[in-house]
Amino acid sequence: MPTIKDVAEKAGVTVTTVSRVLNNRGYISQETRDKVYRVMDELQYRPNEIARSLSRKRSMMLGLIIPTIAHPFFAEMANYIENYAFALGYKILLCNSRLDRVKEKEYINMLKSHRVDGMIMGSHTLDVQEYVKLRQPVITFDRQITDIPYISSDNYQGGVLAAQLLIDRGCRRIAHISGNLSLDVLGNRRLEGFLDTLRKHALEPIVIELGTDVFESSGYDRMIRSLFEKEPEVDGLFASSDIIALHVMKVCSSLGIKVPDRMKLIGYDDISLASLVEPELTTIRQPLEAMSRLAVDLIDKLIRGEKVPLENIVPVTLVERKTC
Amino acid sequence: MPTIKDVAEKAGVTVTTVSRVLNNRGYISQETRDKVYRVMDELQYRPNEIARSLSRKRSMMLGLIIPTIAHPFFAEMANYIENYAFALGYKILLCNSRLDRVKEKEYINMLKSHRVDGMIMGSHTLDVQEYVKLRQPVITFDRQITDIPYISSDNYQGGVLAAQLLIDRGCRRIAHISGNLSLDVLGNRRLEGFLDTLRKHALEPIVIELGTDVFESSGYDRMIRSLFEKEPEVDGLFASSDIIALHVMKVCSSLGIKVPDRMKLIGYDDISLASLVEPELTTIRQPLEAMSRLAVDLIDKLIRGEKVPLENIVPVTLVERKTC
DNA sequence: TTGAAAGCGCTAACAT
DNA sequence: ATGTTAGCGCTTTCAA
Repeated sequence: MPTIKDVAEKAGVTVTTVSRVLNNRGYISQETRDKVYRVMDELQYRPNEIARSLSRKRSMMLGLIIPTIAHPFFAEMANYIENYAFALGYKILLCNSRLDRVKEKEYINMLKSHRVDGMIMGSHTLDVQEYVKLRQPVITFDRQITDIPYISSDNYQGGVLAAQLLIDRGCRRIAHISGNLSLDVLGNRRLEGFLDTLRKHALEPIVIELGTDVFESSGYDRMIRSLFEKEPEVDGLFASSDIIALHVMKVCSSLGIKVPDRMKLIGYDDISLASLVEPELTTIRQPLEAMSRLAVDLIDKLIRGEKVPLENIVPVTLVERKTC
Repeated sequence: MPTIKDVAEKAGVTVTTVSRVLNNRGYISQETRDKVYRVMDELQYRPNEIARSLSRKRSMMLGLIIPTIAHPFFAEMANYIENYAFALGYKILLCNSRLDRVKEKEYINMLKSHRVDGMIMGSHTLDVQEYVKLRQPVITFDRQITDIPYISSDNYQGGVLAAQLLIDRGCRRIAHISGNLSLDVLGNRRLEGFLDTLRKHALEPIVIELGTDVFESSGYDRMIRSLFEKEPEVDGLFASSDIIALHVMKVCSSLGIKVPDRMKLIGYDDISLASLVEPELTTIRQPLEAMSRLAVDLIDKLIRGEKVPLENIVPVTLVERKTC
């Protein structure tokens, strides 16, 4: 591959000049500029971004750490993030932590070694301290860590909305199924909002928590099934993600429990699947696109040394479809 | 961040020595090795991978270009690819082309500028020639381009299996819905296998092709609906992806067409959703994990200058579930 | 067993 | 308006 030097020689100028036209900096006569451009595409020259990064101390890369891109929620999020990042000139380094502490740590180190300009964290299995000592532009999703800016949907309100709808629909025996509560600290607030609201109506829900192993979905179905076996009266259920809700639908169907006739169901997220399945899923919508754009915006500002709010909570909305 | 120089000074050696212990190359006394290691973690030193890449002329990065990570098929694929790549020490640069020629081209250029060691292409909107002139390690999915190694499921056989099952189930009025045939060149062979098999039984299917705009799924539903309105007799359908099959299920449900009672349905891919929806989807399974591993293996070999087969066709299997 | 020095491809003062 | 030169942080020959 040709280097800046090759271009310079062939154009009869120095590398400085070539660098100048490359970066549009300083004064260059139209004449040399044209010549340099001409040579550049004669040679099919592409500036070596690695060398640029080294000398500029800026890689234009962002690390994205998530549990797994195979999960539709993160896949959609990554899609939006990649899009906005690209628009700002950033590239995305994809990291699937699998919610494994070791891998997450390794990834963080790897990203540091690669001198990414910033990191967007959607996976948090480590101790808070580990993130704090990063001392570089970082933002998180759904996790509050001292002075690291975070983005989160209004989880509490999401819980409230779900509870209200279930109550409005006349449910009396209500359940909540959550992911791993110890990992999803802010996500817990969904449960709080849900509980507070139900209790105002003197209702106490059954709460079950799915294991850590998000990747072992057969375990999901077993736990859900046993919920319905132990508590056949359940007539309303709030799942902490749409994917969990889909599992519930499947178990219900195999148990002959009609949704929404015999049981009302509400999910969380509003991934695109929610409106693709039958019956279409009623859910609490996180504005994923806006959140993703915000993530990129925040990290970009952080990188440029601007101040950003610590707390970035975006509103959720109830999307009423067919399961509740 | 400390540099190799800082480590060298603090350890009382030269950068050469530090570099040696870093790379485990050449002779170093156990004593200095220990000292260097000690200093390294006192200083929390992390070698700058950008500098390394520049001098080694090897970035340990792979570019992954796909239409969109938001599509479950590509999301699952990316997940596997990232996993295997990580195991071999490669990092993944994520690129969503959106099947946009301009963006795809830009991405290719960007990846070249970043001197990725290799690229895995799951999106192909450009002319064959563009890929050929890349002259660097590249492999593709489902597209045959002169001497670029490609990976593909046995599409023809997939079509055969689907046709056979539909025939076995007694379907007489059969349809096929495909994605964009002009873009998915090898994927077309699904249709060929399907057609050949049906014709042996004197059956001629209705074939409809969904538009280019994979991202406008409301268009999907409209086209599918009009198929059923025009051809109410259809009693068997082969969709060229599970996602399309899900759209079909949705339309059927809204039209009161019971699947599989009144219409048999077969998908393609076997993404994890296929067994999560109700009724569970009968589908032709691509061994996605194996294909992804193969992709990383091939690209790694190419990078290391080894020869690899041009044609890498992996077998598909029929997964009989509830829709056929 | 260790060091000196050149080089990877580019940027950015500082000159001219 | 253009050139000289010294880095950026690392690897790697060549010497010692």
